Amino acid sequence: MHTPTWPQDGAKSTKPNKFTEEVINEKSQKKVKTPKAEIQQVSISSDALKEEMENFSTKKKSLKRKRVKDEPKDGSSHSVSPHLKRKTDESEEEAHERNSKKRIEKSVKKEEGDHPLPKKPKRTKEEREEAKLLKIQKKEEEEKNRWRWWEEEKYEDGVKWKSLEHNGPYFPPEYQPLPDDVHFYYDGKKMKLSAAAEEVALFFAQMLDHEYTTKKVFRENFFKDWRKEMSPEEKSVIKDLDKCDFSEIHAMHKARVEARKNLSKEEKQTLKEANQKIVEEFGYCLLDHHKERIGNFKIEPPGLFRGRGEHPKQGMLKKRIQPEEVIINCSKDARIPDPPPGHHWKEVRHDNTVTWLASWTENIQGAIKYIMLNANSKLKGEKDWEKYEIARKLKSCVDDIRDTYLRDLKSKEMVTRQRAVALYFIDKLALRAGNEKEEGETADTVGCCSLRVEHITLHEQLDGSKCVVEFDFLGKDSIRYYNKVPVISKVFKSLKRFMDNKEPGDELFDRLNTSLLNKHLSSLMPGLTAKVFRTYNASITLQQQLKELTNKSDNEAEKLLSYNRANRAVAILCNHQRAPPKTFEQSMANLQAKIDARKEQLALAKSELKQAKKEAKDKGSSDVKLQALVERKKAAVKRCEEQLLKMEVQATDREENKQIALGTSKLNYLDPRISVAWCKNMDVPIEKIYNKTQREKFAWAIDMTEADFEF
DNA sequence: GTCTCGACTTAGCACCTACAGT
DNA sequence: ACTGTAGGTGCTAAGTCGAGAC
Repeated sequence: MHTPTWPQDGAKSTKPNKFTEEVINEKSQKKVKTPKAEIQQVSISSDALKEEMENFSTKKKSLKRKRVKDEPKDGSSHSVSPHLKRKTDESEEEAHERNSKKRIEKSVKKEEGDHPLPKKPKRTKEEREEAKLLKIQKKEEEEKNRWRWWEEEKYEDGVKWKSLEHNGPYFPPEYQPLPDDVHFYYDGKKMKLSAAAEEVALFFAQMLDHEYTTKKVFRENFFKDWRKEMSPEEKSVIKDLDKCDFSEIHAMHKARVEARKNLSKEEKQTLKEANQKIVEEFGYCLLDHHKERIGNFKIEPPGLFRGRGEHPKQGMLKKRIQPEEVIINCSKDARIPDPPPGHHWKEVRHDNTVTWLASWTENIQGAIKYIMLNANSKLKGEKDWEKYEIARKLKSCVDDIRDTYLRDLKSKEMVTRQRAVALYFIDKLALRAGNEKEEGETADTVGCCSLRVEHITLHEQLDGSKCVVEFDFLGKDSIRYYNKVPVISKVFKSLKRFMDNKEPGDELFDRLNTSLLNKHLSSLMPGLTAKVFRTYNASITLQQQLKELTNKSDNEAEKLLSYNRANRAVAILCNHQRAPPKTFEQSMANLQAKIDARKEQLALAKSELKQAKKEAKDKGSSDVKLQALVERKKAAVKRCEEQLLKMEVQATDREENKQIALGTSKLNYLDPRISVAWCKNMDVPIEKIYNKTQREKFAWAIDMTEADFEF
């Protein structure tokens, strides 16, 4: 039988999982620094909590029993054939539903056009009701079909699944040669390219609008790889990229893009349906008899590699992957997916200690690429849950760990001191671990352990603070990290020591690497690594900020604003940046123009008010008409002021968010249970915080979290 | 210990679409 | 009804980290 594995219900569990124990411990040994609200919660914890947990697990059990009744665990509620096609009925239904809804909407629209007014309200109302009902039905259906894996017992260590069946990856379509009227020119002369060379030429031509086709490294890499695809004759002719004229190919590509945009509704619909079919066939697998969505079921198409930042390999040809290079992973008794006709797989294996369904080796970095499940799957969800539980565990011992590394700052051993300073950074600034990277293989980016002397500047005094460290380096994805941080003097002095007699290009922590650091961390707490600090600090920050910023009495908009602000605080901590949207300046200017216009309007309204007041005064307060006018003008001024304020807030909000990406932290660092509990406490519907995809990903948290959850 | 590889998470960008504001 | 924009989605690069070979 399954044992429900909720943290909250640990005392009841006959076989508490590894998460459960920790939570119990944590609840009983709250730290001194605990904020008020937390203490309150702890104080009720003993009896009341127990009772609550009892209720809770009974509730859950009855729920489960019911579900077991309508949906046998072995999946026999689905049709019988083991072939994956059987799983389509559900999505067909969905699609059908969606389609019929669309049709409904369409017909409504049409009628609106044909008979502008009379028929509209009645019909839409009916239709709307129907659509609404359908939606609710669908939701219920989905809820019923959801695999509540979080209520099941975990597998023994290392085992990821017992059965796995799928249709293999989807391969991108073969290359279609250029039409005869589209030409490539070399040195002004028309030249017909071989299919292989032409395909690669098209990759380049497609990118011509991009800035990076002008970069030297990109062009050189591209040209070198392109030449490898050429026939001997082509090679002997084409020797200089600057003499290549791709303009016709480029124009054709642009025309194609344009044509695709201008397709009729029907044609677009047809395309959509064709895509849907592919998704239905390749987008799902059967994992332990449950239908699960695959995250990336398509083999990556060939193209020109574009790394992030100043990548030394940018422009290289990313080759087309053949089935002969692909390894399939599925269970022994499963139907082995068919390779495309005339092809075979590199290997078929049955390894249930890994989560991937297919893999291949990519030719740029020699890295392995995987086909894996969607974020809403059991495999991903369970891991995610575990991640947050480890972070919560860190919460219970973070004070000790901080004491430890502060003490280590005084150590005689250089390694220990370096480790302590690195940990201080990782904890305080949420820096990444910073593995070493092979020089010349990737863009020059660093994390904590790989920081170099040139990346920090020490200031004894800066902006009124003492011991300020100025960071300036490129992190993951070549995103710049720039920060000025006051640090404790011991750290400051240590840094000075570390930098003694070093060149700018030398490693700051020359005795330290991530492996050493993580070994140390895992000795302090099982499962602890550098990245757990990021998760922990992100989640705890969200929780604190939410507590600080939101009041129950706020209205929904205010609550949501506070939530976003809390989210933003985390994003800033984790340095989650984005390129300002391309239209940002323009749209900001538009907004500013509106604000200016409104300001003028306000000034006008004010002067009119003044005028009205004056007139009213002159004529004496007895004039009712003038009094009314004054009131009206007053109202106008007020309205204007409000609108202006609203726009100004919007402007600041947008400006603040200009370079900050909220999504990454929401998706990867914030324990969803914090958000779910907050929603419950604040009476905010979860839909306001998480969209559909996010709700699916965090289904486990939404289902199991009560209002009293504490990270 | 050091290096390499494999498996997995985290990340930003480009596109597209739905929706809010006029 | 129109349009600009924010937000959703797909894509795949770029990290982290543990294990095992040497």
